[in-house]
Amino acid sequence: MKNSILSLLQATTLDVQTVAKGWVRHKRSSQNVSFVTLNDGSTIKTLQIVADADKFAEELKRIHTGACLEVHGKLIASQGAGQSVELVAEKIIVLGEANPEHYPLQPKEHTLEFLRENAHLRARGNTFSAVFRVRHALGYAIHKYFNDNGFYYWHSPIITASDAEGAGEMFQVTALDLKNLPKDDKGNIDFKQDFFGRPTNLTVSGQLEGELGAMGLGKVYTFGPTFRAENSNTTRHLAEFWMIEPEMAFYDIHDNMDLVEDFLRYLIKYALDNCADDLEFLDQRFLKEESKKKKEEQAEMSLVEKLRFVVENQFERLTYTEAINILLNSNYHKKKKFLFEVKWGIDLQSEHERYLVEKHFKKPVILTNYPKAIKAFYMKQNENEEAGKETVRAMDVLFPGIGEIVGGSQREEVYERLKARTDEMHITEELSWYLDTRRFGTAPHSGFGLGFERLVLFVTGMGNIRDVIPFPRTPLNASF
RNA sequence: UCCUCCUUAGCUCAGCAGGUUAGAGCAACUGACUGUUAAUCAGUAGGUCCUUGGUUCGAGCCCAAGAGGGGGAGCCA
Repeated sequence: MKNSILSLLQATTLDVQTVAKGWVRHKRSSQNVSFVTLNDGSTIKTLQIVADADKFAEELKRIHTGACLEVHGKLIASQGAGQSVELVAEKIIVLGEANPEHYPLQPKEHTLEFLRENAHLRARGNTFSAVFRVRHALGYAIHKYFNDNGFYYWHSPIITASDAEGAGEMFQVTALDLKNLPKDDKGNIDFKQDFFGRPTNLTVSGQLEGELGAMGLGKVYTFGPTFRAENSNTTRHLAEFWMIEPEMAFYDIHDNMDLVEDFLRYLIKYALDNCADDLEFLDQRFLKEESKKKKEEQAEMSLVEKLRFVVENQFERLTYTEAINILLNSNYHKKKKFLFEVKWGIDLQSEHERYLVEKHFKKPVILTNYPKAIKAFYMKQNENEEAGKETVRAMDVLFPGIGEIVGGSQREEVYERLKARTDEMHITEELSWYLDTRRFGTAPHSGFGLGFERLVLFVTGMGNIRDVIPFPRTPLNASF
């Protein structure tokens, strides 16, 4: 009774009674017999049900794409081409009809935009079920990798009173009655009367709390939802996304790079080894999408080829300064094809990153040692540098087609130096608990943040981040 | 938030220079067909042409504002 369609399709003993349950993908009828393909999410493949037209006349009238069936019958070697086994129905129970007058999905290709507007039903299609199976596999592989490598799963808070990290606009969390806000003597909102007695927000990063974990447990990682209230409308931003943030005591920036590279290659290999059917399907979809593009914009490799390439080749590692020099010496720069000026000190624009990754190196790139001025306060400062050219041990991993997939750094562990930065930003008091890690038993340490959906985007070859999370949250969109 | 493109049947799209009954494929429905593979064939039904206002004798088409969506940019993961 617990047969999945995956297990039925792999069955070695045939001509036995069995039961299959699933949703109808398609029905084809001829005079004497109807064929119904059934899918239950256990695989991208479908099981063909063979139903006698007279015997199941009533049931067949109620069976349309999207209906849910329980079919009892005999599993036999298929008489037709296209599948190895099929189920000859002896009893069909229609568990749920899907009235075709109202059910939006049809046995045809829909646009991703249409499916996005029907996100409550899109797990029932090939593309999205494949994407979500791969998403699951990657999520599992993340836990497996860290567990196998001595990391502890560390839960940083979702609700936080800290807004010091500066990672982006925050969603406020309050239990106050917004129609009747309490005010203090000065007429400001009196947060002392709020649930936590102070203003609170949804987390934009678990990093600072992750560091606290690393300073006792050694190696930890967080993997949880993260929230940014930015008005971002792009194919690679979400207001609610999942982030993986490992934090390791005694790791310097080079250990950090070794880890992130090994980690990413492991995850991609895991997907190749465990999601072959889904990736093959997604690859066909990917190639179809690519063929619509102009010749010069088409990808040079198929999806699976691209994934294998990343697994088999080392990432390119270089410093920010080296990257700037490559950009300055490029034909793109000489022909003035860059919209934004290239010079030491700028924050690299998308076009610059894309040039480095997609045109120059044609592989993933790890950039390090960014100018201090454009990076976060907690990053470790390099020693003995020319004034005005100070750099920090930051590390960004850039992927083709995705851009920044990982941002990380070695952390500043010297109390005086870190405090100098928090003083500049007037956050020393607020972050006293964070600074305490440097006051008591400080240690060199490093970490990074991986955007989970960006990884899923890369592995599945999808083009829009809204299509790799079941229920995307973006500006003006919180349906379902 | 900025730039740009788009919105016509349940879905994907066409619609000639603004001209009278707005089309196709798929889906649905009816029927035909020796087990099909996005089956095939014949027929039927299905539309506030995103909304509002304007120009015009006349608007799916032109103009303006608004709404929704795509792509690019910024912010970043």
